[in-house]
Amino acid sequence: MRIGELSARTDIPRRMLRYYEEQELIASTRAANGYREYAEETVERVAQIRELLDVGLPTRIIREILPCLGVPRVIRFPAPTPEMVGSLREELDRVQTRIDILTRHRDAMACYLDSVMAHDSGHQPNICVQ
Amino acid sequence: MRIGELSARTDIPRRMLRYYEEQELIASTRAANGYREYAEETVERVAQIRELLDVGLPTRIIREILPCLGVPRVIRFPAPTPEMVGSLREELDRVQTRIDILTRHRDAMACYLDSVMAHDSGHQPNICVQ
DNA sequence: GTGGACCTTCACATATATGCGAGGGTTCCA
DNA sequence: TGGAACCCTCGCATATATGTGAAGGTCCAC
Repeated sequence: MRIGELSARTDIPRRMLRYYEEQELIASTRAANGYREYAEETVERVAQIRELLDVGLPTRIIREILPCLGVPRVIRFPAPTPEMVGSLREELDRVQTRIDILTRHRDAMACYLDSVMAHDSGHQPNICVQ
Repeated sequence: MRIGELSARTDIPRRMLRYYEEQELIASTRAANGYREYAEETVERVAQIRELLDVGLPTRIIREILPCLGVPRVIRFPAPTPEMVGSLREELDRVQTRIDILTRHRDAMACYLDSVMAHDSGHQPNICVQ
């Protein structure tokens, strides 16, 4: 499919699709007239990229972890080198750290809300220790 | 304490501390000579801000959720209005969504690594479906 | 009283993810 | 054959979180 269709199906501006390609997050072939041609899977891949960007990961990291988040959603074996495995493991660690920190702060927010509710209903406020 | 000490203790450049203040993430009083004066708790507060920034939250959101992540790490009741509670609940939802997405991708990465390991040791590769 | 270490504000520079539009080629249909 | 709807590249503009430095005030120790 061409860029217009991909844009319509993913709801991502053409400008951004070209940017993702420049960042090597997606690939395209070129038709004789120079138009980009995308494979069907690209739709799902773009959705994954959006999720990861929305969650705060920079393209640099997305580029690194995308190859193992295969599309369709079944993993492949592109003969990973030990370096790839190592750096993937590091990214996994960083993602885990992100999750831990977000979880900690989420718990604090939830506890705060609980306390506010308890307070409203006349109970003693909880003391939340993170 | 003054900005130099705060910078040394938090390992955040002075430039950034002034920026956080401009973004209303931290506060300071001014000495007679115009120098910023920080309270002791600011050290911990800056650490929280760093965590949240590192995790990908923008200052806009941090400003919103910081008040309920009290320093010291025990919550306070600054008489929250219903609007504050509502928008905090929304932020909590967004943080939860972030956690969910990151968790899903973490699992995919971990599964991929598992499969690579199994492959190395001569087993059949796992099929990971997200 | 002078130098160095600290502080102030201000302004400009960078990277990243975006938006916007110009200038121009291609395809297709009426 | 002409216009609409595509596509291309290129460049400039924005916001956010940063880095860097200039021009200048303050304070203290020698």
